[in-house]
Amino acid sequence: MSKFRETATKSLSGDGHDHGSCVADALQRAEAICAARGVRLTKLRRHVLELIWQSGHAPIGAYDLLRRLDRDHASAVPPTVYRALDFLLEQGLVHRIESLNAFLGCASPQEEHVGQFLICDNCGAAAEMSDARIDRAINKVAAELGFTANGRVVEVRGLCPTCRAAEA
Amino acid sequence: MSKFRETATKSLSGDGHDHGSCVADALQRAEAICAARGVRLTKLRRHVLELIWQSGHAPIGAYDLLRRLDRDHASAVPPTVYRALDFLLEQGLVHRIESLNAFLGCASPQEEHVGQFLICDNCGAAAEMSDARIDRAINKVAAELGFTANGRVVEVRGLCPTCRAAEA
DNA sequence: GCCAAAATGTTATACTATAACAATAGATCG
DNA sequence: CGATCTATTGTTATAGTATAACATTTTGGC
Repeated sequence: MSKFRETATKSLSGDGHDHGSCVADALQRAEAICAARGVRLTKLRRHVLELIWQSGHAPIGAYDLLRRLDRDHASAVPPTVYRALDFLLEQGLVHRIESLNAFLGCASPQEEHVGQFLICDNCGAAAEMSDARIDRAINKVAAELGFTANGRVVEVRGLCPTCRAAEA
Repeated sequence: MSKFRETATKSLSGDGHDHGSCVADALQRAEAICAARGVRLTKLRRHVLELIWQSGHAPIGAYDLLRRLDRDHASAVPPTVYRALDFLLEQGLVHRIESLNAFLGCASPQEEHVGQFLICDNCGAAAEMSDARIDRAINKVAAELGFTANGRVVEVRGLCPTCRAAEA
């Protein structure tokens, strides 16, 4: 398996990894984290998180989530999904991809972090990184300019190894 | 003047730089670039670019632009402003700030580049950088993962030196 | 002047997100 | 247990961002 996939996008079509257990693992981790923090991963929130993971490592939009949620949650409307997303974002269980207006399950929700993302323009999969060199470079430049950095958005668009190979 | 301002946001309120000439310079550069490329900086496009620069180095949204455009362009509707923005983006005369859904005049439109931005959450000003260390760090990591990077979004949120000082 | 291409006008609609208030379900404490 | 307080969810309405599709006008080259 390529390093790209291993790092973050185990779910590309044809990839053959067991995405079912991948989703199940993510949900189980979320349960444990919420229990430890004394916050409530309600049925609704859990369902939204599940749908995000079922998207297969590709960021998914709020209204796509809404359409899928509708199937067994008749009363779902935009605030329904946005409130669940707010909770999941607060708890660090999902990330928001700014350049796509879409959401992605967090690969390592245990540790506080801001994600850095590689997003394949062909297959839509996103790989989450947390590379110290990038953060260091950004912090250094900001500091040189006297800027106090709080949050950062790092989203790299391009082609994942699989799609690159397929194009050649 | 702080390095932050010198680099990119000469327009913060109270900053005292002559923003009028700053706008005029930007428009003149744009004229020259478009002439050299044989593309047309029409009255409408020029007007939108002017409004962007008049925003004072703070990214401005398409609908804010629309409201200002209305004043002397009665028929302005969303496609009016979005088409002008498409042109300006294509020509590299403005940047889109993904995390704000807003647009910012490009500080150095002569050279092809993807911007990196420091955005002050307090005053709204944005500083454009083009730091090779950040690009190198990103390219290195992407390459290690076999990912072919095309575009990148780097947007750092925080406090500019002036606002930081004012808070203390 | 005529033509083709580029730009703008116009109408409609899709997509993304939040405000505000009502109803319900869960936790807590007596 | 039951009252009560708070968190969560329901519900309606609306704000904000962006594009599709087709008509008309303007521009530049011949």
